Amino acid sequence: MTPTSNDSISRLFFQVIRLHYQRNQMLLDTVGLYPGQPPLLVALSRVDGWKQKELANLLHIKAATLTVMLGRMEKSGFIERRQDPNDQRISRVYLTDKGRDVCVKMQEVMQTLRDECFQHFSPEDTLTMQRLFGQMRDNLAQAVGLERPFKTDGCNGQE
Amino acid sequence: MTPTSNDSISRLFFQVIRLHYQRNQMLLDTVGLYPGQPPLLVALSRVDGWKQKELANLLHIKAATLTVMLGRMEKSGFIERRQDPNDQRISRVYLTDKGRDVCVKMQEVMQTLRDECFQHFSPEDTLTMQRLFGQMRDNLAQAVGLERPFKTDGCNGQE
DNA sequence: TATTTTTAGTTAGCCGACTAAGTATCCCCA
DNA sequence: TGGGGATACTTAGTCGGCTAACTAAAAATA
Repeated sequence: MTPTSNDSISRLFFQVIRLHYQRNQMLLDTVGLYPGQPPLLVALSRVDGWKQKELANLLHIKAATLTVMLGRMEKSGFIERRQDPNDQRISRVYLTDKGRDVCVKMQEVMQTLRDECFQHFSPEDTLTMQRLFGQMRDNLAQAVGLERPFKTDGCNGQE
Repeated sequence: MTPTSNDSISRLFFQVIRLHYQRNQMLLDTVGLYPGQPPLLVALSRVDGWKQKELANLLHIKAATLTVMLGRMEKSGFIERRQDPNDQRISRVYLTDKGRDVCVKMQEVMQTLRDECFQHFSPEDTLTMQRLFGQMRDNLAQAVGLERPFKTDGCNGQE
C-alpha cells in the first residue's frame, strides 16, 4: 500500500506484461497466427455469423481495427464475410473450415501459455490470484469508465 | 491448477492487460506522451548519455524500435542526440529541459495509474501479489529463454 | 415523398513492437 | 597497410491498437 511497494509491484506488472506478450507471439508463430487473431477465432468458433459491429463490441476493439484484421484473415482463408440479405450495410462473419482447424491448434498453444504462466502456483495461489486479478479488473474498468464492462464469464480476453 | 481455473485466471489476466493498456494511454494523453515514452524518459532521467544500443538493451526493445521512437522524441524536443566524438557510429542520447519537465509530470500520472490498479489491496494482498507476479515473471522469462533476464530492481518495466 | 440523420463499414494515418535488409564506420588480422 | 568482418544505426514493411474522415445504405422526420 505504500508508494514504494506499489511502485515495485507495478514494475513487476509491466515486466510480466512484456514477457507475456513476447511468449504469446512466439507460441502463435508456431501455428501461423498473429496476436490479435485468437480472441476473434474463439468468438467465432462459439457463435458464427456476427455482424462486424457486434464482433467489435464483443472483443472490445473499434470497428476500424476489426475491418483491417478481417481483411487479413479473409485473405488467409480463416474467415469469410457474407452480406446480410436484409440490410446491405451489414456484413456477417463466418469461420471457414481452415479457420476452425487453426482454432483448435491455437487453443493447444494457448493452453501451453497458460500452463507456463502459472507454473508453480499452488491451488491457493491460483484462487488468490483470481481474486486479485478480479479486483484489478474492477479497479481499472471503473477508472476507464467502461460503459459495457468486461464480464466475468464472457468471451472477452482470450479464450 | 486445473485447466478450468487456469483458463479463468488467464482470461482475467488478458482483460486486466487490456484495461491497463487503455487506462495508461488515457492518463499519458493528459501529459502529451505516448505509451512507449515513459520507460525511456525514466531511464534517461537517471543517467544521461547512453548510446542507443545500450538504451535498447536497458528497455528490452530492439535498436530499430528505439531509432524510430527517438526520432519522434527528438522532433518533440524531449531528447537530443549527440555524436560520440571517439566513434562516429555512436550517437548518445540526452534529456532536454523539456524532457525533464514532462518526465516529472509523467511520473505523477503513473503514480495515479499505480494507485488505481491496486486500490482496495490490503498490505498482505500487495505482498502476495508481488510474490505471484515474481513467479510469473520467472516462469515467462524461462519460457522466453531470456539471455539477459529482467532484473528485480533494475529500471525495466516502467518507473 | 423528400430530406436529413443515423448506422455500418472502409480508408488513411499515427504509435510501438518486430524482422530483414541497407549504410557507414570501426577494428582486427593477414 | 589493406581488406574483411563486426558493430551502430537507419529504413522499409508487417501487425494491432487508436482517431478522424469518408461512403453507402437504412431509418426517421418534416
